Amino acid sequence: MTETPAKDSIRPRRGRRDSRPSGDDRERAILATAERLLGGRALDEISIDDLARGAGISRPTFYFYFASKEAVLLSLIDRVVAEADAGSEGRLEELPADPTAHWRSTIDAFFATFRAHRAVTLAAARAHGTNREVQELWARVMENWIRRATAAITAERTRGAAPEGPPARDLAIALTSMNERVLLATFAADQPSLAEPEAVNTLLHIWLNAIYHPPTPPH
Amino acid sequence: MTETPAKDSIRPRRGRRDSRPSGDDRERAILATAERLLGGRALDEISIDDLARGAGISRPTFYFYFASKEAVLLSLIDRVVAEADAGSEGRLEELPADPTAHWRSTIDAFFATFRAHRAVTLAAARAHGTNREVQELWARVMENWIRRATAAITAERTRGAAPEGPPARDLAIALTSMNERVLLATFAADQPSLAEPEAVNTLLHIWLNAIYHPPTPPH
DNA sequence: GAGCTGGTCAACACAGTGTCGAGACGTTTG
DNA sequence: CAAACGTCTCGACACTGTGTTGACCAGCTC
Repeated sequence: MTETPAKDSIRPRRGRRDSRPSGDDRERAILATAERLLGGRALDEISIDDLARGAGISRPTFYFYFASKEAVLLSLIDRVVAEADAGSEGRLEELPADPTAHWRSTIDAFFATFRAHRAVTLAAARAHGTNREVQELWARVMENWIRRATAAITAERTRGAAPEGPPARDLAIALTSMNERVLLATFAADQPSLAEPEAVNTLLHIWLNAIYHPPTPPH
Repeated sequence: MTETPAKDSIRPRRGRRDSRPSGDDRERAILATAERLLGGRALDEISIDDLARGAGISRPTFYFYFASKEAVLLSLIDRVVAEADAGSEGRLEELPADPTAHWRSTIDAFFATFRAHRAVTLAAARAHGTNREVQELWARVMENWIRRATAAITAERTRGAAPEGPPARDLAIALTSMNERVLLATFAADQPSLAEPEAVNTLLHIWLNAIYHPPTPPH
């Protein structure tokens, strides 16, 4: 086991085993089937046979394209992340003329990114506890948001618009974690959760107060 | 299937099938084994055979005591919740003389509750996505914290110490969600996470500012 | 037309779950 | 005290899902 082909392994592609040509359709069919089925049930309630049949192939053939169900989910997440990154290219980012608008658009973007692929997002969240690779990929995505928020907070502080307070990164981590959890609960329509419009407003209130008010205690 | 015995079903005990006497030790042995093993790996990496052997019984005998692995986890969570409720009986709660101290102690209590059974907490979080019963139980626990926070915020507002702003419950949900996510990341030592001392301080800052500052936007 | 490469699948080995039926052991009760 | 009953135990089975092996076909290349 654990053979090391070492040949043609320029890039460790998540999906197909090695070469390039067609049969690509099959791969896409598997991904499409997975995303479709994830709309209805969790990944562990979907068998590899379901995925294979959905793509019109047999179970062993599935393994020609993906090493496991989890690898399929990883591919799906990759695509979402890539789409999101592409979409956020054109973000303003450098316009703190109206800070409130800036932060609102950041939070909106966070929701928009994951709303476009709600099923994949929820599946990723579920797999987060189980699967190390999903964990790492998700961590990279969050790290991205955290870094942007940290930079923005720091910028506001050096500009004099925001007071000093807890380390910018600590603040960014806590606030982004909040966004993540609230978003997940909202998408899953969990018991104690906020519907989307209120969610964004409430989160925005918390972000603004956390960033723009000094840590002065109440009377 | 789904027979309804209706006899002796006064209380739907989570654990043993029906009667009362000893053999209790076995049940406790299973629970102890489960908590021990959860310290090292996730629930789906633990087989029923592991649980049974750990408790010194055979696999079929396990089913005499619990309907599934998940039922064991549920029992474990029940115990943590019961302990936590018992422990929070003596909480001050009615002393807003020093609001900062009040909120700090609330956040500390949140961490302390789950730190005592870190492994069970993490297992519960992992199972949250998969298992409906865990979901409901966890929701009840969170609802509890949310209700207390909502009441406290409302009290501070009517007392005039806190300004109006987003609905108290919305605020409580978002802030409690933040605590939950940050706590889980901290316990799991996830990638972007806060170590405990900073975590509590940062969370406290966010709570205080969210509650005691009006939603006035920055300049 | 021999040989390579991409693609396919029947059949197998295996791990884990849940159930059934046969008991052992202790306690009422006739 | 023996028969009947409830608790408790487990060997053996059926089933579901995963991952692998080995044979095979089609097309392309020299």
